[in-house]
Amino acid sequence: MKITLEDIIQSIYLLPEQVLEDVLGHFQHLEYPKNYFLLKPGKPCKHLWFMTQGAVRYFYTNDQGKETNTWFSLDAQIITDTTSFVKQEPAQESIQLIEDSEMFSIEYVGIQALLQKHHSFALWYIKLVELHYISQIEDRIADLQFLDAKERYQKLLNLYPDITNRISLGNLASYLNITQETLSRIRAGKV
Amino acid sequence: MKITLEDIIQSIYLLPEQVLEDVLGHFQHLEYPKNYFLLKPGKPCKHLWFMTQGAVRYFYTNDQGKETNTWFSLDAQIITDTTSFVKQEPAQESIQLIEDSEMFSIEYVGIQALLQKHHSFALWYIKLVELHYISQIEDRIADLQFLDAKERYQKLLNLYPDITNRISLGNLASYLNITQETLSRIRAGKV
DNA sequence: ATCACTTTTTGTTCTATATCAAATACTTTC
DNA sequence: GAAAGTATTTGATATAGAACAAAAAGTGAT
Repeated sequence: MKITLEDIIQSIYLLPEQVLEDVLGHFQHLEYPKNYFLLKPGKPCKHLWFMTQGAVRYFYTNDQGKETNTWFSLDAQIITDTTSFVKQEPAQESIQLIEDSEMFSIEYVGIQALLQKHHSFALWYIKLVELHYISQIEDRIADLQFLDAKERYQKLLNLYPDITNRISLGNLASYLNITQETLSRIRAGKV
Repeated sequence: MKITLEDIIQSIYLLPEQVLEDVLGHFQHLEYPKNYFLLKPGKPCKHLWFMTQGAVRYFYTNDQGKETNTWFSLDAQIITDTTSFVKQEPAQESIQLIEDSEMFSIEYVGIQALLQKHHSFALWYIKLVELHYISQIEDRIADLQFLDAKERYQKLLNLYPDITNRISLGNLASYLNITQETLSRIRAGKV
């Protein structure tokens, strides 16, 4: 049985019934196809997406047009460009679907209104930020700083055992910050 | 003129006079000497520190006892081990002063009480988290992923021009994720 | 001023991973 | 099911930075 928006919201921090209703009213239900861009560089990220099913990649494009993935989210995940979203500054990265995906979106202005209106929503948002942004992000730094390419790959496999069926070698390599040739050799056990 | 605690607090998000007073009452004024440990691994990080003057380093110690710096904060900065603080789980890293420092601390339980009590404090805390944790952290990831050792060093120099007088070569190298020999060569322009 | 200690620099060799090039395998599409 | 396109693997060479070792420069303490 697929996870519902209400489940996701209440699992973060329990909201009073009438606040929950107000919150749910700010969400929009969306289905997007593979390769759709949720965000392109240069525009502020106006949304927070709650994905219920699907897969996305986050990536930067450098001056030579080379893309580097910085993150993947699979299935039930919260998606946004945090830096751009919280400051409402132009994004530097892109967010693109790599599978047909189903999600619920809420706008920045909606969040701001709810924060001012409901004390409990502010507490909910704090939990969201603490649990979903921060922990994830600090882990990522430790990985980049302490693990070599092979260890980063193995850790990713532990986290998402089926990731190799869902994300191409090139996209994975880019996330691991290695070339796809090197990842191919790691997989073949030649490293 | 040195920055006051009240200045720091009000610069994050303006609080009503009477809430501000309640908040200020939860802070403790502290002075610690160089080399003092604010946090050691294994204990939950119970405090958030507002440093007004001084310098600290964050570091991990691996199984062989080798230390790797993950962050520096100089002068007016907010200090905590975010992951350990928000989850109140045992810390994995250490936080140590590298200069005599002056700070104000507030406890986790104090923050929780204030969050429940004052809607405006919850909004203040959201701004704190958004501006001070997230942006900083995401920048750090991009640096590790996209810049080489020399570029990371130059970026750090831009951010803290006097850092070489305040932080030793070994500590800097460890933060830049290179050996001190390599940093020495970078400085000498041999790389 | 001298001895001990710490920090920084220099030299040499080694290794993980990049880069460039080509071959193979896998997917679509007509 | 053959041709075209895309993804993956394999091979050869180059390079940034690590590791180890030792010299040189700083910094105290007595």
